[in-house]
Amino acid sequence: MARPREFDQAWVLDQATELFWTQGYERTSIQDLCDQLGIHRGSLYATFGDKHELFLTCLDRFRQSAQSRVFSILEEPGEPKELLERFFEKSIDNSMSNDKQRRGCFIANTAMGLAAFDPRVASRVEAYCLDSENWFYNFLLRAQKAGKIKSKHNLRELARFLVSTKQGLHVMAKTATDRKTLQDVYKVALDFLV
Amino acid sequence: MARPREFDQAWVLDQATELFWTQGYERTSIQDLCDQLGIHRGSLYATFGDKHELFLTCLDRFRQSAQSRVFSILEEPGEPKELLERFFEKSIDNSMSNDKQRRGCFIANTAMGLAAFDPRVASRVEAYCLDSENWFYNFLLRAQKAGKIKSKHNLRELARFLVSTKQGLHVMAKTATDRKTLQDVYKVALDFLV
DNA sequence: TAAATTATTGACTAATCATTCTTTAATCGT
DNA sequence: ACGATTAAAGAATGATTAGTCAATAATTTA
Repeated sequence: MARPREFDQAWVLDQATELFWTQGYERTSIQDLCDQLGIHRGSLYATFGDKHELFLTCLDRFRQSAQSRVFSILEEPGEPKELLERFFEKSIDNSMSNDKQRRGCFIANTAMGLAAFDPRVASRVEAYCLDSENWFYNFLLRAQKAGKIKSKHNLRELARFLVSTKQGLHVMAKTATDRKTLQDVYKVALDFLV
Repeated sequence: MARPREFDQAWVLDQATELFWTQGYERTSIQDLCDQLGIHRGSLYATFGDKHELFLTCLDRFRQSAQSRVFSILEEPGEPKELLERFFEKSIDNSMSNDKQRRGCFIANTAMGLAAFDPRVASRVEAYCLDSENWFYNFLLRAQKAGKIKSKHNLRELARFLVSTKQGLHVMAKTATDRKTLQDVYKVALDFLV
């Protein structure tokens, strides 16, 4: 044993995620990270490897924690339709959060950016999307057992449709000026579905 | 009059758009552009201003030409449902075009990237999205007159829903490995709608 | 207390970036 | 053919980038 680390690793990773989320990978410099994280370049490299490795670590952490924070709404008790409404409202909140500028969705941003050029990032994003699909699938399974599904499509197709609806909202959240435009989208989707 | 320009300005802009589309704004260096365009840095700056101005010019050109090339499908004769299917298939083709790597949609990529940090880009993307909404709206109007709309939502809401579906597909096209995943999405959406 | 171990720090490197500027070349009207 | 005009080309600039490294500081164990 020797000198202990002076910063909280978890907190630092959260801050880094925050930066990568709002600014994107390429726009975030090592200097930006050091400023926001309050640690020295050397410490950053010693602890997390290079910028790319740090980003992957952030992605993995995000997948474990932040994702379930939104999707767990679908496991609460209540009418399926109402749960989905609350889910999308929360998703829009996340995307448009007002103190920071519209940051969208960390995963969707990454999918449209780095993932196209980096297979290691791409496979993580793909896994993340499959997670989403499965969250929706299990939700639909419960809803179907309760007899609340209008559509006659199989649940796998419906789950993918919901994934796409969520991603579509994240794109629109980047430029749409009013929230109602986004609400229109999910309301149409839900009326069809449940 | 004096020495004439040695390159075709329209062709050069197409090439630049191609690069910005596949690589994104930040990943495309002036050197990349010079190589692909076959012109010198000096000529590029003299003709198009700086990198940012060149990008705006590409965006504007794209809005005029490429957009209508896809959306004009919706104006052809035929059953609304079949037209929308062809529209989305073409849209997926564009997004997954195989010779280049998956480049997605130029506008959606830009919306998720530069637009968040650049108001001039953002307003262009927003205008482009409104164009899309209106293409869909006019299409839905014709379909409704032909009595082909199942949904009781108003057409503006349905148009926004279709915009979101298209954007969602572009996000998924970046990581989804098989085309069927994407087809599932639009088939569900269309069965609901028309 | 001393040695070993590890974190922190500041200075440094080499590459790449967008952009400018001066020189050279080509083509037009006269 | 000549002068005016404008394009093309090469070289260079200054800023910023990711990443390295040797020196220093702090802590634990023995």
